[in-house]
Amino acid sequence: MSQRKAAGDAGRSTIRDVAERAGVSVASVSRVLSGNYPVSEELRRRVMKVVQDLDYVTNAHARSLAGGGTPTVAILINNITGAAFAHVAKGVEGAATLRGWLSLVGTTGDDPERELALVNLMRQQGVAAVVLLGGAYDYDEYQLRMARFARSLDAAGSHLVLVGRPPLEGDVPATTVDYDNEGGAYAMASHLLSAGHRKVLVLPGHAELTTAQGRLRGAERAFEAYGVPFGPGMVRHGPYDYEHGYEAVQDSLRAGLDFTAVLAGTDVVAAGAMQALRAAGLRVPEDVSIVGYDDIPLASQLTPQLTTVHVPYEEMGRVALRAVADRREGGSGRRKGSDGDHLVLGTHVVVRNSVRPPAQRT
Amino acid sequence: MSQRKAAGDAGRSTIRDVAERAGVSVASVSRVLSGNYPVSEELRRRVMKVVQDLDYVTNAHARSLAGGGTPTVAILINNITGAAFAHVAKGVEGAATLRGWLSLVGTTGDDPERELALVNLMRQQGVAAVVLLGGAYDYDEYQLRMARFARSLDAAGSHLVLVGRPPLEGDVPATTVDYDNEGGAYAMASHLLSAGHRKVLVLPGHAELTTAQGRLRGAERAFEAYGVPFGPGMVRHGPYDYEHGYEAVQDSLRAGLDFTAVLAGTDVVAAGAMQALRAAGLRVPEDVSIVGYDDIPLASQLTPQLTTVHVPYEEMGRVALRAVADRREGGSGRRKGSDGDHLVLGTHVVVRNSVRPPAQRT
DNA sequence: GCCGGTGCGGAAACCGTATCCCATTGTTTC
DNA sequence: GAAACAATGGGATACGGTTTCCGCACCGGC
Repeated sequence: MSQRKAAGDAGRSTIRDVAERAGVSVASVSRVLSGNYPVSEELRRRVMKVVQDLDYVTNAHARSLAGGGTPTVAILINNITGAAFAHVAKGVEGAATLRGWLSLVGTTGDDPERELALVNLMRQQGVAAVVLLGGAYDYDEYQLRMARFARSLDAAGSHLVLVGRPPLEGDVPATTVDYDNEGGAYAMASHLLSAGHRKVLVLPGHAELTTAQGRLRGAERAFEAYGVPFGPGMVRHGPYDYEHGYEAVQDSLRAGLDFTAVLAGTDVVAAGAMQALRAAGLRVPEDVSIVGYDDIPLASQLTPQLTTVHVPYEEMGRVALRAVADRREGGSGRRKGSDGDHLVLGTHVVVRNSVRPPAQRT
Repeated sequence: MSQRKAAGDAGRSTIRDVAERAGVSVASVSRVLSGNYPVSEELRRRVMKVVQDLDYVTNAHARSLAGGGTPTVAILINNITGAAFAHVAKGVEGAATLRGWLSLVGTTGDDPERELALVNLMRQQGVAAVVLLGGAYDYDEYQLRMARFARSLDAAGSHLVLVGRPPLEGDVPATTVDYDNEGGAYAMASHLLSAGHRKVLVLPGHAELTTAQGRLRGAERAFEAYGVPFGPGMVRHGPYDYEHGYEAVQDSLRAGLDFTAVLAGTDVVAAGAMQALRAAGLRVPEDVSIVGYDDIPLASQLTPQLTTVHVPYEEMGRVALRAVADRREGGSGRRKGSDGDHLVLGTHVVVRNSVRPPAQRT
């Protein structure tokens, strides 16, 4: 009734099968494969031969149970089809692969419930780090929620990394990789102002989204610096999508709002805005200038090519992974708190063809 | 010298810790958590209390070693930033999540070496299936390579799924989810022809890419059906990117090629072509019509909005996962070969604003 | 009051690998 | 030629769960 391993069994072969067939011990096979122990040439050949014959690969679960195993990073993303997120993911994935790490991707669809479920799932998987991507909603509950995640992961020997979000308050075990969001918006708005624009329609994004808040703040500061007040109704909030850009401009035109430029919260919103202007018979940039934010490939594929703010998304991904890897190498040194756990990358304006000085009005 | 589990240990807590603290046996805790065995209310409360206190989660590695564990699908993709691929990935991921499955993402960067490494890595992880995304290069070696992957995965209890590629020849244990690539190209080309275009610049993609081959074949069939021959030099091969579209059109114009429409291999190529035409002072669609392929969001964000072929990428992803899940449920029934393992989804032309009848020439 | 049945908790045997420790063999040295 | 030593292979154990098999206690029925 010998149950275990009937010949021709469909299941994958184990290290024991290899050992048996090669006439050596299990330990020897393990050593040949991991290569961190001296083995005779003869043994190596014998084992490798069988490994090839059986097309054997080690069981990753067993391996990580036994202590070894390849480190894994989990990337949690709102929507995998967002270009900006995809670039961060690419950065993380690339840097992970370079180190032989594995990367998992999960999408939350903006649902806190799923976010929680995913964080727990990743905790089960014993991932080295969980990378949370994208702007966050600035509700009161948010800080508490993230702090809980951070501590929970930390206790499990993992680590939370926030990318593209403001850092957590207090002494929370998390790393933040951020970009100079407000500074970029300031520069972008200044670019419009210095071109002579005074009446600018601003579409920063959702009012509760931290990203939108920063971009709006940057614009406000620039306007202040130029001594130009925001006209009434010149700011319209809404989601970061094409439709919002389209509708916001369409509505503004219908309402008779007077503006010579559009400061969009993202490139996609800018694309929608551009389309709406065209539909209304206005030319870009001759009649109305438009600028975006993010510098995703779309920006340079539109006609006219979009002047926008470059955000080093892919590099942020790489930096995030490096931070995790360093902390893992460095051991438990310098855990003095959340200082040094906040990295900020620069942004800059990319000038293309979507801005002109405003047309002379009579 | 009691090594194991010094109080306040940083590592994650085990099921044993929970059992000890709740004053019950390890087995009882397991039963409460997996819930597949009757437990008294009292026991459940006691255990759950401790689980919450300790913020305990089961170790996924240990669990899957012991037989349980959540199934995992691996998605292998050339470039995560490609919009089409991202949508397939979204479909797979969504359907996986719906079933409580986990999904891994790996990028190959078009490198066969990395592809092999990743397939093996996934085999180690014991994934339920490996989903390979995107068109394949039609080299001789390719069929052998994939067949080897398929058998290798099959032997390990896993399964290979090819999405957006032609099916493998012979009796190979793999599933293919495909779309009517050639049919879509035929319809698209017919659309141009019926609008009166006779001189069409065709940019199908890389000559060796199966996707490009199918699209070119579809176009050829349509031209034949209309009795229109391809003019000399009207087909230009190249990568599926913006730059290729731009340069192909630029070169063609410089070479004095005469054409009234561009049949681009993808929407991104179409965007590049459009830009090049504009740069040359030509209007779209008044002077030259353009059509794309894929129907990614970009298509409707360009000005004019692009007439293109809709490919149900996200649904393909869902279908791929369902196929894997079904096969897993169904057990080892009906393994009669590779029939029924090839699913083809339909495509259709989406008419927007980038096509007009050709201008009257003198 | 005794017995059989039922319900639930506990001990132990795995799952597949890495590694510690020890045994064996061959080699060098006095 | 014997002893000390280096090199290398093997056996046992641990990793953290799940699950099977048992046994105990409690219940009702006669």
